[in-house]
Amino acid sequence: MQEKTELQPKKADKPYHHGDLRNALLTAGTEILVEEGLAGLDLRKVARRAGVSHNAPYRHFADKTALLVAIAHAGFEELAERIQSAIGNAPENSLARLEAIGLAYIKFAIEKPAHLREMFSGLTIRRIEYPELYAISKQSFLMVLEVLQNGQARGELVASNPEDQAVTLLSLIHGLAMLLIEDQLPEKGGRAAAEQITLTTIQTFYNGLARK
Amino acid sequence: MQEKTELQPKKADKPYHHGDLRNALLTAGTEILVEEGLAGLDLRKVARRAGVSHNAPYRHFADKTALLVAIAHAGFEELAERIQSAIGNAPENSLARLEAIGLAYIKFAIEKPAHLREMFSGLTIRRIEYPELYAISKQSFLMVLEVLQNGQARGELVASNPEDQAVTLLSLIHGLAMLLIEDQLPEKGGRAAAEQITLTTIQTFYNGLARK
DNA sequence: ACCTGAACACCGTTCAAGT
DNA sequence: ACCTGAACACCGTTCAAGT
Repeated sequence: MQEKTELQPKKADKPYHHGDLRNALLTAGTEILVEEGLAGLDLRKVARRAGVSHNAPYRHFADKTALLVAIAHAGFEELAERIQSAIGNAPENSLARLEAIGLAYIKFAIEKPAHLREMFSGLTIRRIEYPELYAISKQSFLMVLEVLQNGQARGELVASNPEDQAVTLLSLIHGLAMLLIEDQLPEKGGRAAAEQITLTTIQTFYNGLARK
Repeated sequence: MQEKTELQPKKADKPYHHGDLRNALLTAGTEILVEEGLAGLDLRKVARRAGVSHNAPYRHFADKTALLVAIAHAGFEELAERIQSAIGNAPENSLARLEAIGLAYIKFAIEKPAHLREMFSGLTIRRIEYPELYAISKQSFLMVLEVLQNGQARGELVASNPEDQAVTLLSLIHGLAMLLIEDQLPEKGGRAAAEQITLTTIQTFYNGLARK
């Protein structure tokens, strides 16, 4: 169908085969990652799912690592959006906002564990060699930092170095996410249990360990 | 040399070729992992380094995953020993012990990042399918838990669910270790900086976030 | 410009043999 | 029992072509 004969070299019209092969490869790769995990993600399979020869991806990605970087980048974007949205929808107090960040992070981890692992897997990607990826991967930290700075300014949080607090909180959330998806915590049960332990964990940090 | 003709079917004597091929493979595999990372660890290379044909490993490991499991197991053993030793050498108070645990964990991470990643990589190992690996991987949690229970009993720590505290602290330490080896934190500098941020992070948790 | 088939070097795994 | 060489199906990557 669609027998238009316009001159639109932009998109659609199927210029050759695909028109937007790069995006098709990205989508196919992400699907395979989510469905089968990183071990099942090979370039030839991605090409097959996108309906092109095993060699076509090299027109859009220098090598397999470049595709993995693009997939990781999209993952960090989605994670950042989720966190931003969670902060926006949370009540106007620091604990509620930090809890919202934690829940958003853990939900992403549970829904797409293979994607989260891939995003952080130095196994296959040297983040430092990909400046854009490096930059976007820092977004979570910056958003946590801002919430903490606001909380201190409003007098809700103890006044100490907010960067140290942000490192602590992000380590906490990221570590919890990784341990959960690796079945490394005593907690059983699915999403509800994971969300409960997330809230408990953040509150435990909030209250501290030292006896009052 | 060594022209003994004793009857010692135990070890040495070089029964066929190696005598202790399983251990030789484990050592070779761990070396490659530490030197080249998980991506560079293939079975044929392990066999080559151990001086046997590419097929010999299958006498001792069912498949590549079985070798990875054995390497991960040894890693968890070493980590548990380091933590146990750190606790034993620390002063008799809770904060000092928790700091010692954190430092031991982060030192392991920095010295052998590829090994730590491999130990926790659900990428290649389904921990639940290997009960012994699953059991040893929980050691860190149990040691943290014990320190916290003792701390509460001595009245040094706030009395709340020690399991929740242990989950929080282990998430914190593990997350910090992972973020550090993935160059995901603002901190630059090597080991000294990493140790400093570890202490700061644990103290930040110890003190809590809530304004007193 | 974008895509293809053939080819190369490699890997995990299996199998029929050798001692 | 323990080890080997040959073989199979696969992968990442490259290259000479095709439109």
